[in-house]
Amino acid sequence: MIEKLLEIKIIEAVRALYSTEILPTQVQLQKTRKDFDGDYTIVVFPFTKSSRKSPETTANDIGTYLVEHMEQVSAFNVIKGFLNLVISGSYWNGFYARNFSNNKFGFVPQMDSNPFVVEYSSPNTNKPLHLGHIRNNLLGFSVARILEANGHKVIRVNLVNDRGIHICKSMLAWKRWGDGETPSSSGIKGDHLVGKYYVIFDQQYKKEIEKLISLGISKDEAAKSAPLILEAQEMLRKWEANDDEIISLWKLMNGWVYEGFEQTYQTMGISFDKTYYESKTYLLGKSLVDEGLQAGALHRRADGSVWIDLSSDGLDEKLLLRSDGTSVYMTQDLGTAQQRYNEFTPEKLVYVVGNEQEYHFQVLAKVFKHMGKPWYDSIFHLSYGMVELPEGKMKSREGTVVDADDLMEEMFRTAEITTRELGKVDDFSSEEAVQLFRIIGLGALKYFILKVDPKKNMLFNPTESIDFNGNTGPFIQYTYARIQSVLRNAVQKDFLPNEIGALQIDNVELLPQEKEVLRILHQFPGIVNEAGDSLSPALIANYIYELACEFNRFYHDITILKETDLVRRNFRLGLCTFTGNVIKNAMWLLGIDVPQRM
RNA sequence: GGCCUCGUAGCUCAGUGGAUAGAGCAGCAGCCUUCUAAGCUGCGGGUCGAAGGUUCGAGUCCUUCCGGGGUCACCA
Repeated sequence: MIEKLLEIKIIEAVRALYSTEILPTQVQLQKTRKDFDGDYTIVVFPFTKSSRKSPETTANDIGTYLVEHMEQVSAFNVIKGFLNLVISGSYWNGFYARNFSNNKFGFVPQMDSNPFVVEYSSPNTNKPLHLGHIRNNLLGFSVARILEANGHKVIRVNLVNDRGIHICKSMLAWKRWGDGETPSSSGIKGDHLVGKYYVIFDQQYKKEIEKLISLGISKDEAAKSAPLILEAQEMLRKWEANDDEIISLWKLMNGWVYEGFEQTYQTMGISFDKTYYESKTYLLGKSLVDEGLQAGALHRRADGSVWIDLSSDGLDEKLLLRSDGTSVYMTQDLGTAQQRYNEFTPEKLVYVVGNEQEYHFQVLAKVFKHMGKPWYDSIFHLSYGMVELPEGKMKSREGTVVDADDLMEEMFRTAEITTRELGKVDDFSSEEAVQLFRIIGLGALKYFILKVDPKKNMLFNPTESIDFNGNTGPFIQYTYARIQSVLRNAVQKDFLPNEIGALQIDNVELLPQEKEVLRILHQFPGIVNEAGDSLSPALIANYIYELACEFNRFYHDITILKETDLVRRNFRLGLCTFTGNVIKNAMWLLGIDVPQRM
């Protein structure tokens, strides 16, 4: 890595010139901005204390030293306190020759270490997936790939919330008003069908509440005493008591939902290595609670409920077991975390969960800390922002939820219309065309969501959010397709790939457009690394956009196939291969496919 | 109310304490006889929410204030 080498040499220069030791963190190395000459820029202000000279003189001293002591640095210039270094042509040539055809460029081989367990999706089985889940799924899946590209082993896990009062609500409504309706009898996708009855429950429940209020009962009281909610609670008790009839209804309806989910995941192009079900894990936390009680980390109140006092960590007291002995959400998560730890001894337990649960995960880690589990700090909450609609937060009861299946279908339709309008698929078979619409539609959606910093809330306007021009997935896919087209034409003209591979670019002065593309390609490994450290697909997305922009400029300004100088022509073809590889791999990190033609 | 978080162009978003704050969309004006025009080039558009402070240097760090969001359940 040239950056690392520069850092070492700069420290060495300061030592030699001013007899001062500086730390690597004091070396501020950055890419030279476009409007100046050079490849890397060093900010010399921090060194002026050592040199006791003006920034300009200091920069000149160090620049001279580097040119003399590093073959890779061929020249420098100084503007104000900035030392711009020019990296030699032979370095760039070498970099190009070594990597242009390496289709693993930027990816670290898998290391032999403990895995990262990444949990994402975590749906409830009472309603279909929506826009919020889409962000969650895309983030989790992409982060998993980014970690793998950094050499980590990754286990992708899903934790399905398949039990609880909300599930019983759907079951009850179906039992009462469903008239035996099934996915096959109605043609409704299983998760949507169950979701339909969840909504029906809510409507009927509201009616009952209103009726009770009109009889003079208070709102709170009405909500608690409506017959439907009482019946749902009774159903939950029966479920916990393993009542045959309830269990088989539960199995039937959940089965429909899983089929529906599977279809959605498949369309979205995401998958898991392992799926956990809360119905199987919800009791796991209880033995941990016993353990904690015995160790004195937890305490039991007079009513039988169990609590942990986290005031020493600046948090509150937190309930871990209800007075009736049943477990709460936190208890379950304690259990599943311990289970995963036992199963995988992970390097990190990553939870892709919305930022509304930040407090929950702080507590989760602290509880383990208090219970003397040294691995508590391997719990990492990848907290992402909410997806908001123009009218505000999505509310399922108000019908403002953007459904995942609907949205993807809409994307495919839009992709088809746009693509047909542009006449892009006139010579495609209908299968090829459908395939392309899906690639483009999903590419647009995924890129739109992943390019935003995960931490931040984002706004999604269904009618105008997704464009196919500018900083979008299709723009990048288009750039890739153009590259493939050039390469196909090259083969057709007998500009053979092995000929491309054999030639290098020694003694050829690069054009600015060529150099700029090469420079951006050079950054890719560093970007992958940074994205891995910060678990941020957005860094990858922004990088690809920059690369695609620069390549399009090159493509527009400079001829490739008509270049008569063989060395130049082959170098440009190699640059196409190189850029194509990086775009494809970077898009793969986002879980986005690229088409050969579009 | 306590704690957390966000506030950058009309809109959506970038911007490891460094140079003149950038993209896309929207608007306007150009570029297809040429490797795919889902592209390229140019123009206009900013009190980086406000005020202080730290620093050679602040959109970025600290304090206060204003505004939005989240959270503080024997819900998940």
